[in-house]
Amino acid sequence: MASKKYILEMFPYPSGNIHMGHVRNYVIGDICARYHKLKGDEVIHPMGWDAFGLPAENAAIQFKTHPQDWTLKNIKNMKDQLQKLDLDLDWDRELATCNEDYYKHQQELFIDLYNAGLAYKKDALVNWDPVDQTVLANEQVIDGKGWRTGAAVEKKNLSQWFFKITDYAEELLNDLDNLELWPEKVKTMQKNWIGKSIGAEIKFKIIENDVFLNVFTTRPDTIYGASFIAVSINHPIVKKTLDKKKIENIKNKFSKISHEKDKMGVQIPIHCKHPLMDKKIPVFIANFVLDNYGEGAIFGCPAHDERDYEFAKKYSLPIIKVIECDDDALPYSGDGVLINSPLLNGLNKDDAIKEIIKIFMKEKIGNEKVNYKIRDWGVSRQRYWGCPIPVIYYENGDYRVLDKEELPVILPYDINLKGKGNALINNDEWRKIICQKTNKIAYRETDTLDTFVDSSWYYIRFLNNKLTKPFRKEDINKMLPVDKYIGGIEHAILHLLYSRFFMKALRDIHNLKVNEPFQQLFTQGMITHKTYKTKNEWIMPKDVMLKNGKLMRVDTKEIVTEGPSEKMSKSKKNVIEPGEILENYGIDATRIFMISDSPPDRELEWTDDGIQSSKNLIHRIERYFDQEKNNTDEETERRVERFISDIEKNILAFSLNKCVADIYTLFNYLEKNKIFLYDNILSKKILICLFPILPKLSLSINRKL
RNA sequence: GCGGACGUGGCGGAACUGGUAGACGCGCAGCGUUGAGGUCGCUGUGGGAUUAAAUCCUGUGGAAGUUCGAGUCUUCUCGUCCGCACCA
Repeated sequence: MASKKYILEMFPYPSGNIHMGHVRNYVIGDICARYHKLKGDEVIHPMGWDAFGLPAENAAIQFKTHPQDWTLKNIKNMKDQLQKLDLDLDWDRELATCNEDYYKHQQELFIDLYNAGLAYKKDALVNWDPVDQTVLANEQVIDGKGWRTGAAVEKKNLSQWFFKITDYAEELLNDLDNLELWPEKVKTMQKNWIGKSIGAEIKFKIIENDVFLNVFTTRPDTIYGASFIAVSINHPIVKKTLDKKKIENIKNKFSKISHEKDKMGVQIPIHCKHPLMDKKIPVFIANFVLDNYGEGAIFGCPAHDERDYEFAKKYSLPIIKVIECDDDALPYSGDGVLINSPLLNGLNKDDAIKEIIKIFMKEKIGNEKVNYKIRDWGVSRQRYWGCPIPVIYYENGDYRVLDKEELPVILPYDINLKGKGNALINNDEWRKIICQKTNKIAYRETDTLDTFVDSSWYYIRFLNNKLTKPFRKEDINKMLPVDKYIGGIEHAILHLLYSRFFMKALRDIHNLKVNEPFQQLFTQGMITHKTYKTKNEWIMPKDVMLKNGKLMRVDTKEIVTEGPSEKMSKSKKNVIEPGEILENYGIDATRIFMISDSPPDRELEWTDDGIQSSKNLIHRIERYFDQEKNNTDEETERRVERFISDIEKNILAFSLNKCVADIYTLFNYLEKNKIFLYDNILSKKILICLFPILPKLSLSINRKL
């Protein structure tokens, strides 16, 4: 039964050269695609280039070239390299995100999102990468550091464009359950990132000025144990209460804390009224309250929360037990019977939560609330080499999102990249325009879109890369979702979450029938290699030789120590160049080694023995088909039939290492029993099975027979 | 701390719904071909007992359980890797 199969590997960033990770990725996908083509399926197997992004700008400055020239040259080079891998790709679908013919459609999608209320501009405290001189999305900040530069991220208040991914938080979370062919690990990571929690929002009245302070909690049942309120240093109430200098002082104090988890707080001169009791509660600025979660404010219940407990101990605040437990069990955050809580006494935790929310609603002091960790996706980047955002600003500060008829906004080629920051700001020739609608002077938006926007819909553009609009509805409904998407796990949150959001947003805007972009996700493992080091530096494996049982450096004869197998990386120099391997071992051996040894989703250790034995297998198969034909028997037929079904089963299950074992098993049997098939019909069957894995070998033998 | 994955020879890894554990490969050992090496061919290779064969014992991190039967199922426990982490 023929059907459509959309096989996709994550498209590469054109950094200059293909590396072994690409080779593994694309060989896995290629085997899949070739298999389905053999089965008569309508296969889409495209390739393109994730071509915008900062490395091009940095390289342009370093090598005195232009980001576009550098990128296009790299694309050409890498395309040559890819074509040497015998990949069956639909090159007529090729696209590069830096081409006008791609990004102009993206500008249209931006307008769609804007019109649907899913793109908006706001002042926000954003993550600023001081090295790359640009804003980063929350997803791009890892351990407080920029994902590319590793530089400590600063907080900056800037006016920025956002995509309203939070509108889809619930659906993005729920639909994970339907993605049965995604790795559990990736789904869990997305689940955690979305971070849904159910609780209550409570309004605390500030006694001094009759304003209300909103607080989010998952434990409203412990409200009678509240003995302080704590807010983040960036909470609006702080600005209203303290002057700038004092705020700066506190910020400084907080930043000087030695242990990250130590608690520190400063009481401010306001108090809240307890919503259910006649009680004054002090308000603190506390270092452990996050400004980007919930309301940026909490009520502290020291008896039943570890952090609140620690804080209360340090500042001698009352610890009021409201859930029955031993005193030495404090802080106790488990379930139990409510005490010291007039309206809740005797209830357990869950019932108390339900009851107290009812009371809050009745008294109009709070309500049930679902809170998500995920924030809206900040897409503005203060960089030149990206998709221009189709927006103009008037001299009075107003802005207008352009109409589709006014597109494209073309990124200017002439640019001076020498200064710091975004070069577009200084390019008045491009920036300053006369607004077609108002005839007023206007300035173009100089921020460009995050490159993750580019990669959020490229799988859609592949369906028809020549269309004068971004896509055709029928194509999407017919060809999406992608059946098998293969790539590295490093995109578990970023790219894969953004793409899911994009698909859903476009579905709602254009009334599409597709909910998810990628039906099956397969995350391939890294390639590792032993590391080698002389006294002072890492050296490449090819510069190491073994002499008298000792490892030494080929040119200087220095003693070399061998380290454990680690992910191939330029810094540790434990890389193997695909070009050299292809030259020395050939495409067939390279392909088969990529899938030998380890299952494709696990690490693959590169070894010289491994690639050599792959080469030996290729020679062995060639030699086998040189032998003169003799008689076969039924057992041989059975063996070949089993081989066929095993290969099919294992390709479909991505158990490609088992395919290699199947090949060995078959040839072991044939050679051991001296059964030579030559041009027997069974040979054809075997060669067809070998074709997806070893296309070149299979074809060349077939020609000979 | 929370969550996920996993634990099988010297190594990478097989074992479909419980049914001969270790397929297949690497490595290693012996022999042969070649004779500089690599390639190539044959044999052996979980551990232990036995001169050897036959044979026996033991064996999937550990402990207990279900079962005629457990690498596989259940409970507990130990360990490794990964992700998130002051998330109220």
